[in-house]
Amino acid sequence: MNKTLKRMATMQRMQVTGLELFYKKGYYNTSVDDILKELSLSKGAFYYHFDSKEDFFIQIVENLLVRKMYSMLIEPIEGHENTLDMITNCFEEALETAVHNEFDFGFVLSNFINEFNGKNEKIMKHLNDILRIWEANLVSAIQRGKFNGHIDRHVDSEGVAVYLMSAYIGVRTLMVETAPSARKYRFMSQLRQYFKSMEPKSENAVNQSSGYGTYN
Amino acid sequence: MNKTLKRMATMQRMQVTGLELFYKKGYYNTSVDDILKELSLSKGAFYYHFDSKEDFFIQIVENLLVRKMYSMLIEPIEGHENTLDMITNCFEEALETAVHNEFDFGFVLSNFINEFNGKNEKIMKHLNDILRIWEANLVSAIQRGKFNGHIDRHVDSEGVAVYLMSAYIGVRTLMVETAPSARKYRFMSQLRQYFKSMEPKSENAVNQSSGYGTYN
DNA sequence: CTTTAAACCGACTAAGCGGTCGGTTACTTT
DNA sequence: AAAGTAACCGACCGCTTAGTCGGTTTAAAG
Repeated sequence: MNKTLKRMATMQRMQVTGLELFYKKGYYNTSVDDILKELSLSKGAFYYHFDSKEDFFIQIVENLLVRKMYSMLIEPIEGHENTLDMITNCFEEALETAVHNEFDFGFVLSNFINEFNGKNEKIMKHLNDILRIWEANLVSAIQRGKFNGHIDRHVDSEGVAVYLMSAYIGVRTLMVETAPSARKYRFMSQLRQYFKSMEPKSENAVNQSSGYGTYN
Repeated sequence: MNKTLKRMATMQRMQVTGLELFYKKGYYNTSVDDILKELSLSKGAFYYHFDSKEDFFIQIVENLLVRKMYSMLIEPIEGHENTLDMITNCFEEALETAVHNEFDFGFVLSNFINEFNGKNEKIMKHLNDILRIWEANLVSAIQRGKFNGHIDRHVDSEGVAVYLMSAYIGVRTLMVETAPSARKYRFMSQLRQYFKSMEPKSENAVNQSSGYGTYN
């Protein structure tokens, strides 16, 4: 086997198992040895491939988390049909995974954000980058919806994006432990209702002001 | 000074500082010594008053977290006026605190839920209890609103409660680090729009704010 | 087959952890 | 003043951690 291929394979194995354990037990609560035991590898192998535990985690974020985010929450809404429907289906599926996957303890990203916030600025930067990508993508999806007439022109794209992200992150936290399926169902029907209020109004409808000016 | 008073005072000091540090740095990432150093107290004092670190934390949850939850998210909406307005104001104020308090890293409860989930079932039970109290309180507030005519009768109280909790928990996570004030603002205007879609549809509806536009 | 370096091993270190315990201080009671 | 005890001290123990390093295996290259 090619040397560089072997290197890649080992690093990949370590990262996949690392993410799984960090996700399940938390970063600070997972030791390097825990990961190595799972893989029957040694400390030497680990520190041959990675500079430190922190460096290891950052590479996991860059290699695995970013891709996971894209495949679950970004690519599914990149089509050109009805944006709100696509977002609805995207959330529906992502939450369905959460219900059935016992390894799924809340939203990966928000878990880590909570864990590293105020503790590790360097890692936080990488995590916030992913959030910003998600946000930017939601915003442009909503603007696309406004452009092609599926969403009312007066809707505040940035506001909706923040609200959607909040709701999704929150329900993922709520779905751990207590009645995940019921909560998913309730969440989704409220989301649909929220989206309904964003459908285009009649031509001469008064601007219903997405908030500006009524603040406090 | 009375002995029992002194005991109470010391335990209180320990719990307040403990919560602050656990909140800021996480439970597993905060050592008992960290807390004691802050208070200039010794291991002996700690283990004289508490059985273990875990017992200590549970007492913090029961004594401090429950009260914090009540004073910030439950009592403010227990009045008998327009329920939606009360919830709006309650969230507004809770988020305003989050914006200005540098010690405020996300929603206390959701932080801890994320940290203990899958790791400490005993503590998780206590945390989930608080969530259930909050949920029950929101549900009855919404039902009250339906009863006194401020909320449409067809609204799903449980659904709205889950959605509100999700959104609040999520935005608190989002507000850490990146543009908390802007995100709070956007969140609140979307929340108002969401609430607007829940106002009574029938013609004998309660007056809904001033101005133009009586559609919807 | 020999050379060479990448890949991996695992004992070791220093630091930090939760928790223990015999001793000391400070206050109450008699 | 003496005795008793609640409150507190801090050295210590056993254990785990991230990270180091000299040595060994593996496999491609000459």
